[in-house]
Amino acid sequence: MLGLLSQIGPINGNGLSSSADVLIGDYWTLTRSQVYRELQNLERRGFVHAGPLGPRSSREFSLTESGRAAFHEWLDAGPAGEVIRFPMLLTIRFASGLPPERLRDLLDDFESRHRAKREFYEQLEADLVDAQSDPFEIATVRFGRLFEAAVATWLDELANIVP
Amino acid sequence: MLGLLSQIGPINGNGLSSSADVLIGDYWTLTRSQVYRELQNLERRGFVHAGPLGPRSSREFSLTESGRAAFHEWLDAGPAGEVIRFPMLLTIRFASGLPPERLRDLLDDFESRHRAKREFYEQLEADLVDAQSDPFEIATVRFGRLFEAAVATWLDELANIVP
DNA sequence: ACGGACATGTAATAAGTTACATGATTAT
DNA sequence: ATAATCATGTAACTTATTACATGTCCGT
Repeated sequence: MLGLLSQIGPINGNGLSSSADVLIGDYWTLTRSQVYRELQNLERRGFVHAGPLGPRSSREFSLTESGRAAFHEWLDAGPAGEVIRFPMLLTIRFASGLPPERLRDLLDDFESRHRAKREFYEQLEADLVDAQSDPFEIATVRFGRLFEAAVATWLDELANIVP
Repeated sequence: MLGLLSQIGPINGNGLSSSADVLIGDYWTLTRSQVYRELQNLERRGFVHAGPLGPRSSREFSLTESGRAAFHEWLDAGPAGEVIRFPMLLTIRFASGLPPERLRDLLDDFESRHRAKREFYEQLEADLVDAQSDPFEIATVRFGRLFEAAVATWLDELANIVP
C-alpha cells in the first residue's frame, strides 16, 4: 500500500483498493476491508496523512515522509517467504478417489481458465513492451506468462495419465 | 484434512499436522492451531470421531462415514479459486526504487533458494517414478518441478535488465 | 532422579472474507 | 423526479499466525 501510494497517491480507500486490483492484483490480493483497516493502522503510525472528509465521508490519504521511509525499508528487506496454496494440486493429490470422467471435466475447466489467463498475459506483455513500460513491471507480467506456460505444460503431461 | 485422515488416520492433532506438512505441505500450508480448531469443527459436524484421551490429553481422530462422504463431496466439487500472493513480484514491481546492487543480492538469494527447491523436486520426482508411486502424487511433484523451472527461466531473463 | 529435548495442545492476536449500509450519480 | 447503478465505507465473521504452556520421554 505504501508503494502504491508513492506512485499514485493521494487517493481515498476505495480508490486505493481498486488501484491495487489493477496494479498488483495479478500477484497480490487485497480486499477493500483490508485496505481500510490498514490505512487506519498506517495513519496511527504516521505513515500516511488523511485529508479532510469528502463525499460519502471519504478521505484522501497521502504518504508522509516517514511513510516513504517505511516503504523503502520494506523494499530493502526483500520479499517475504512465499505462502503457497494451490487448490488444484490438492484435488489432484486425491484424484484417485474421483471418477475419471469427472476428473476430466475438472481438468478441462481448469485448462480453459488458465488458457485464457495465458493469452491475457501474452497480450499484456506484448503491449507493455510496445509501450516501453517500466522493465520491472514487464517482468512481473512475464512471470505470469511463464507461470501459465508451466501450467499448460503440466496439463499436457497430465493428459497421459488421465486419458 | 478429511482426505489425509482417509489415507493415514486414525491420528492425533499433532500427527495430522505433521503429516500434512509432509504430504501436502508443498502446495498447502496448515498450522497446528488450524488443525486443532478444524478438528473440533469436524467433530461437531460428525465428520470425525475422537477416541479416548491419551498422553498429553491427546485424542486420536478417525474419519466417520459421513466424513468420508464429505470428503468425496469436496473432491467432486473441484478446486477452489487460486489466491495468488507472490511476494517477490511485489518487490520486483517496485524495484526501480532499489539500488541495483541491493536488488542483485535479493535476486541471488531468491535464485539460490529456488534452485535448491528445483533440485529437490527433480530428485523427488525421480524417486517417486522409480518407486512407481501414485501417478497423481507424482503429478503434484511434477508441478513443483515445472514451477521452479519457470522461476529459473524468469530469473535468467531478468538478468538482462539487472546486469 | 534430573535436565534437556520433543510432543502435544491452547490462547491471543492478526489477517482475510463476506455481507451489509448508505450516500452520490446517471439515465430515463 | 425517480429508479437504477455505482462509489465508498463499515461490521461481523472466519481463517491464519505467533507465542505460549505443559506433559512425556530419553540419556546421563
